[in-house]
Amino acid sequence: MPTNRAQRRGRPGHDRDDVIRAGVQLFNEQGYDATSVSDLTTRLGVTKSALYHHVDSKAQILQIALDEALDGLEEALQTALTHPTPGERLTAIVDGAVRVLTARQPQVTLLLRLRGNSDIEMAALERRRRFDHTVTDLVREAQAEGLVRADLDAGVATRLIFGMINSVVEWYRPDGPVDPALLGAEIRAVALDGLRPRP
Amino acid sequence: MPTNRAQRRGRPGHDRDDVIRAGVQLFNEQGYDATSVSDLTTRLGVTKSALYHHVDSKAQILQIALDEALDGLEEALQTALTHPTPGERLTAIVDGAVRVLTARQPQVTLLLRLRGNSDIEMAALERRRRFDHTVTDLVREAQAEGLVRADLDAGVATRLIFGMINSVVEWYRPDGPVDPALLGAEIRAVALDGLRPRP
DNA sequence: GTCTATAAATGGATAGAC
DNA sequence: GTCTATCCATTTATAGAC
Repeated sequence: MPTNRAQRRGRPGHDRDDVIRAGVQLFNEQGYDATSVSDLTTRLGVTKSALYHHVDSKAQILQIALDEALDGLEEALQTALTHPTPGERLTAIVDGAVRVLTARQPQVTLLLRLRGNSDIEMAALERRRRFDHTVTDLVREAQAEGLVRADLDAGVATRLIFGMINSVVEWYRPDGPVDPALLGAEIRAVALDGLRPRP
Repeated sequence: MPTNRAQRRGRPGHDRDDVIRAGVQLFNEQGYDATSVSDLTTRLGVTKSALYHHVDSKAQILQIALDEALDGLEEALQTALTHPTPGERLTAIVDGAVRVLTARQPQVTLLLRLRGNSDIEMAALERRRRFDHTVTDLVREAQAEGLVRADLDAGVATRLIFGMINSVVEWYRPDGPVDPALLGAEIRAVALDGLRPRP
């Protein structure tokens, strides 16, 4: 098959996935707005015309990446919701979010940095708000069961725990020393029991 | 005195502080790179020439704001270091960081979103790295005393707790319902003891 | 799948008058 | 302190050839 990746080497011969991947990586290094199409063509070693043969626009690259991030998070949330008890649902969404965030780190990073500067960004932020809202419901439910401190506002508690979770995109590297599965367990432990050793 | 703010009303009559304040606010709404000088002049209701009478460049506005953020954080760190015990030093820097972050929210927000796209950004990131490094030392010290779980890498623990703290800039509003002093205590409690109710 | 060439708009910044 | 007018580099994107 000539579609084989190894056989394509010699002169570029990029496909759409190459462009998306390189674009997302560059957006994360420099920021979406600070990255020009020229920056991207330079990194890929092609001209603008070649790039526009694969994608419709710079914004489309962002759109595709954001969809991958949101699809992953929403899927993790749906799975978490199938668990029978509030405690299981809460731990499932914490684990699930960390898993998606490490598995699709570049795409989720873009999502978390959005400012709503275009229709695409605003639509993605709206999907994210719905996700956050449902997670807040899970936290509130866990509070009612006495699994989470009830003296904290559910919204604040959710923001704090997801602040911790989401910050992982800023330093986690797939090829680094931190095991993503272990990290999920550690975050769950710190979120529920804190940094202080249990007596 | 004609320098009085109320008496300046009528036609714009801005000063440098007005420009900085509006610039930082706009940078936070849209992102630094996505904000054009024209966006800023539109918000202020003046022309570009008027704006450039007050500041040398768009980058200078960023520079001034970043210095305010970093000065505040470094000051809080120095104060924390004067405390006699590791436990006090750790709680002091957590409280201090939350205090600076709520008091200078716009400036710190800019700092936390930097990508290192210019010399100014890289210099600020270097100062921030030094801050993070010293805080990690405080966490390591607290681990040695048994005040913080020793099974966690000090760097990971620091990143998780500051992930929680720093995420506050994304939703805290000075005129909102959350009291900044209370928030500091709550974050300290959640960071040390977790979300689960203590037995 | 990639190229050269170019369009059309917007970017940051300045000159010089009032 | 603000204006009009302008410079020039860079931006996203396209036309049409190979």
